[in-house]
Amino acid sequence: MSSPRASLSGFPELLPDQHIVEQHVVDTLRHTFELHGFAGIETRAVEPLDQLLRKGETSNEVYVLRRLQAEAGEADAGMGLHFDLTVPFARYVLDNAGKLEFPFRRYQIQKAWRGERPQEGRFREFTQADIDVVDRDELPFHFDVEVARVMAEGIAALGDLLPPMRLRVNNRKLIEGFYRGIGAPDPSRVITIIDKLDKLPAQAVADLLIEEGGLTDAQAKQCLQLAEIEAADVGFADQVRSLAVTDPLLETGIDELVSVVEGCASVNSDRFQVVASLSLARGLDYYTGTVFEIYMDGFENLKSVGGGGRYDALASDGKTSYPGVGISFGVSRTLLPLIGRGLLRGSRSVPSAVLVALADEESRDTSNAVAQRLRANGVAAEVAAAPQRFGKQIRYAERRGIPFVWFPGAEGAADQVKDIRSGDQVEADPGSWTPPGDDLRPAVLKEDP
RNA sequence: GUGGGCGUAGCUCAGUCGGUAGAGCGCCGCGUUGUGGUCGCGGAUGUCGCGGGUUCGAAUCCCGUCGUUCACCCCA
Repeated sequence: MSSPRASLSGFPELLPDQHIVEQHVVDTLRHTFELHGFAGIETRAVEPLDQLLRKGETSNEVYVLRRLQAEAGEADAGMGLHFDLTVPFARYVLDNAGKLEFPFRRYQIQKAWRGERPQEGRFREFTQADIDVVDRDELPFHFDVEVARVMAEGIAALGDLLPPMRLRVNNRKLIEGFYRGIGAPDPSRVITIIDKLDKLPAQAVADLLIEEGGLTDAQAKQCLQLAEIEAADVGFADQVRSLAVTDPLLETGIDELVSVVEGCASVNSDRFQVVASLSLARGLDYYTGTVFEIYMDGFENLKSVGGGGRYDALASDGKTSYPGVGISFGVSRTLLPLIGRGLLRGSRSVPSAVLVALADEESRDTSNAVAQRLRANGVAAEVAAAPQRFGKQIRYAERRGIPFVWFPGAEGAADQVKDIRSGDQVEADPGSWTPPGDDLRPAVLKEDP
């Protein structure tokens, strides 16, 4: 099967047997989110530009809405397509604060748009799956653990369809407290510089820390030592403390990060691992505590395929603030590279499990009746388009991946159903026959690289 | 948004020095008209991404554009 196609750069479109993969993943995530009591919502595609651009989000390329019949020189509508689901959600919470029950747990699986240059795994239109919890005034910390666990379960529920994933976790309080503790003049500046560690060599980052971060050689070295710490268990805490920096915020951050790592311990497996990663910073400035990023083994070139964190001040009406914590999974970013490389595809291009053969046009009613009886039992069935030779009707099914062909019995003979993969053909009654469970619906097939 | 590579049949690709387009797979037909796949025989693959330019002549050279991909940037 071919790569995802796009007649417009960055706006991918899938073929039916590719779309099945995305549908399956979305359905699985939704099921897990709902098992955990998250309520589904959908927000409008459009937000006022001042909402989208606040918080210094100027770096995001926003698509702006404009009427086709606008007068020349007329200003745009002041609205743009949302570029993520977190900012619209914060707005939604403020708009509906009087009607929502807090803490409010929601999932949201929707398209988002960014006007950036496309690349593999990076699109102008893409689907994200977000879960967030918000509360009024205060949000208990255990929700930081919960959102990580729920997303981990959702991904784990996909079995081995996706490559192994790593959830890297850090804490803004920890690193800010550390930088403050060593006497850094501008801790937040240090965060943005440290964030470059994955593309610049350590020495270059150290130079930046000294030149732009205003640190001494010794301070820069301490920052790099902190950033090197990575552990799949709470052992990272001792490593941080061995650096002998003291600061109350640092201690809070260590405690919080320990809680997340401990709380997620039971979701660890060979396919999903939670790792404390002290170099993780994330570019967005609204995160105030826990920060997450999801990485997919073997696809490090994609950078993170998901991310999120705790934001204590994203939504506020002036009197009340609505702190939240959430995590987002990049459905398009993850799946389209896998689909495009042929690693994932649907087992068939149509939902039909059965093609009911058509002997001649006069017996179309008979074949239709068979299909209706199958459908009544939940078996997806279609009737052959034309009364071609049965060999061609079988081929019609084979092309689409339909596993069974049904032959209505002629002149009182019993009906027969043929498994076209094995060639086995047996008598069957359309009122009671069902295919093996695996064949009832299209499945997602995984091919090893 | 900046810079580089690539774009030929449904797919993977070849195409020499500029001389008017090929292979494999797949597809269609027939052998076999109510049972596909194997095999045999036959057939069609096409705006050489698109537009313009140079030339007697362009898939080939030049420019632009669109798509794609990589690196920046940024992030899902």
